[in-house]
Amino acid sequence: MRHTPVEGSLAQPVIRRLNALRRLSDEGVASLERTIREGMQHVGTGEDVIREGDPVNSVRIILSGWLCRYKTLEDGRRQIVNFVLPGETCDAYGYLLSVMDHSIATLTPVVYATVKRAQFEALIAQDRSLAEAFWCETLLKGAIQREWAINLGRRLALERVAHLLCEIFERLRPVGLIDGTSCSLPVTQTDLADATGLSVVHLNRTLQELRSSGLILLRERTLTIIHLEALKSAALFSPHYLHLYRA
Amino acid sequence: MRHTPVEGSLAQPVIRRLNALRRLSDEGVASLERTIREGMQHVGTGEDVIREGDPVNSVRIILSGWLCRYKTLEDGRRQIVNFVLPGETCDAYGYLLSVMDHSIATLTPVVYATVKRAQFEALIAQDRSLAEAFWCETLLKGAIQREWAINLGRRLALERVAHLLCEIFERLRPVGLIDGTSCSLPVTQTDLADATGLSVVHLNRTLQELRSSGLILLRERTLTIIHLEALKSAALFSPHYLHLYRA
DNA sequence: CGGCTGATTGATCCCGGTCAAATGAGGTGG
DNA sequence: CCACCTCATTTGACCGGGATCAATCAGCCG
Repeated sequence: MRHTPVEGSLAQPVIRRLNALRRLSDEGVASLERTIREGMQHVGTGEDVIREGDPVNSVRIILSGWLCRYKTLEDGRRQIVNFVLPGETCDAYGYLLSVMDHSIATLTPVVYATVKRAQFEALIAQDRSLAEAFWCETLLKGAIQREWAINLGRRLALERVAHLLCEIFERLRPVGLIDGTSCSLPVTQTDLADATGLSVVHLNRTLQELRSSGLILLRERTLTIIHLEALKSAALFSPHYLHLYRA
Repeated sequence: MRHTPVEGSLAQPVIRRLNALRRLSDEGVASLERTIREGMQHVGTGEDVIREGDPVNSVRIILSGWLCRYKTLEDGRRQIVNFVLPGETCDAYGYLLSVMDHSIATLTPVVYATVKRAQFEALIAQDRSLAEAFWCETLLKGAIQREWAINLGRRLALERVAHLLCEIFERLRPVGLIDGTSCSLPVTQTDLADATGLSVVHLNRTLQELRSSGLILLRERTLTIIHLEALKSAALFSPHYLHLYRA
């Protein structure tokens, strides 16, 4: 018995995600689980967990629930620059830059572990596989961010939305959060619009187009991808940037 | 006498940029200069220095010249996802992800230093300030990438172009590459269009608008910002994301 | 001088934005 | 159980920012 089942299952997404990037040592996994168990927190929907300009003194490891990173312009225009999914971190190593340059808000109730900077540094100092896995996760975020640039800059509305759905699906896969051809998509259409740089109205029409062409189902916050290959092809999606296959 | 003047001046942008992120130790600076001196390379304009899918086995440190990171869609649409300016690296630590998820091309003749992975790891193992400075540089790139997302997703053409110009100006400042109110802008309008997600035609008209409203001059690859504050305000530019001031 | 690349202009079109209103789906309190 | 409120989704009508297509112009080089 390493720990109680409940806590073990909560740490699973993190371990699976990091393991997909770097093979973790058993000791690394154990101390990670221990650290997570000590810093568990809950937040409700629609809360900022951290805001642009805030100092960064800790790392958050998301155990369940969705968040988004966003920036707003003075006049209220908002862009979601990325989602934060279960098993991902809010800025491992982010303290190196001292200050947040964007905000992070919950889109659902969220369970996460807070790890103070000193604690985190001790954790990674003691296990190289953990340190590298967290770095890989940080680099992966950068790769995803670049893909978002081409999504926002060069894809048409239908391609954009399709691409976002493909990406989410493939990001949820390694953490075991897809169920056959379905996954949870616990966000409003306003959120999807802000993530794709579209207006809500047009996003809604685009979703309807995807539905009526038989590519997806989307009801009650559940996304079903009826024909994944067709959706990927409509999105001009190619998964290499997700670096899913460990070298 | 630490080294010859010529080589010393070439390494200056790198040292200035890293120093702006983390105070470098004297030994760190010395070994960085030594490493750079050993790996100098030259490339002409319009060459890919590395392509999507290529394995990553080394780090490139740009000493002079401009490059761009870009991705293309199957049908030829291209998005420049970022520029690489003098003093920046092509993916310090990039080898952790093994494979490039985008391509990097020169926009001008470029002088850079190649540092093999083992060499780079030795360099940072031996000096913590260097290791952290390179990590900060990597995180900073992520911050810039996020700002590009809001630029592409939520700003109008005029704001977008103005914002890009502000950003370039402020990124060149800490490496000493601005001269009063001017800096070099050695790229074609096609490049600027691909960076802002606009068509060349519309980019051209947008530049004319910026010129005719007296905000900028742009002739012979030299950008002069006539009224920086007005340009920033037209761009809704706020510089925090560049993390210019060391904590 | 011809050929090439990049900048500029003009005319037209359409993708996606904006505005406004209707519909639906919880949630709450009387 | 229903009236009411709020928030999300959907629909319709119209508009406009920026794309597209097609020339023309300006340097530059061999």
